[in-house]
Amino acid sequence: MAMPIRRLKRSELPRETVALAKFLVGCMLVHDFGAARLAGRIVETEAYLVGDAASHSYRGLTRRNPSMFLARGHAYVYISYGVWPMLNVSSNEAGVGEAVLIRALEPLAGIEAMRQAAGAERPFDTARGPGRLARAMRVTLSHDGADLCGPGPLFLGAPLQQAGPIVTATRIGITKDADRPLRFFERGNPHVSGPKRLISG
DNA sequence: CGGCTGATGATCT
DNA sequence: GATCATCAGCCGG
Repeated sequence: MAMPIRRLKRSELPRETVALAKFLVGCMLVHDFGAARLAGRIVETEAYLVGDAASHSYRGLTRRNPSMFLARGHAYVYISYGVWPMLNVSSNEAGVGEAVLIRALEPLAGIEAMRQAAGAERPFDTARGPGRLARAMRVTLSHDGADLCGPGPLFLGAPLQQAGPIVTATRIGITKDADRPLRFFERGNPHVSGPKRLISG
């Protein structure tokens, strides 16, 4: 029953940020949390780049963002609106402040535990949007800087099922550089976040 | 269903 | 003091 999930090696991750953001759609995010395994298939990501006014790294290194400058495959976790943890995967080379925000998952293991942790009533809402996703996966600020390609409990896994067509769209919830096509999601997947008019494509 | 609003507190200027 | 990479709840059609 417990489906084996192979850990992704750093060498398997594309070096370029947009390529990584697309690559991660279809990959697994896994958190072995106590006796339980929480896992889901990544269905939506966003890229945050150098020279991108919407990125936390736009003004360089600050107290909260050093994890954005780690080599690709590390967690950058910060608190949004004082409440919600946001999980990103650092990208590019060490010293370059770029990252991929994980915005939505299709839960595949520990589904009910994830739904309860997220406080979601409807199953499709469990990991729909980055705030609920982090709650569902029990990701907290303590994971900031963790190596998602290492031996730890929180890691990236190889796809179990190949991703369908990837739609490119604009990012959600930002005002600066809002028109750049840096959001990626699996077409038609009901776990993708955002208003319906933004998920057809 | 879509659109709007208030809560919320860490971070940055 | 301003700014949020959000969300739940409420309202109208």
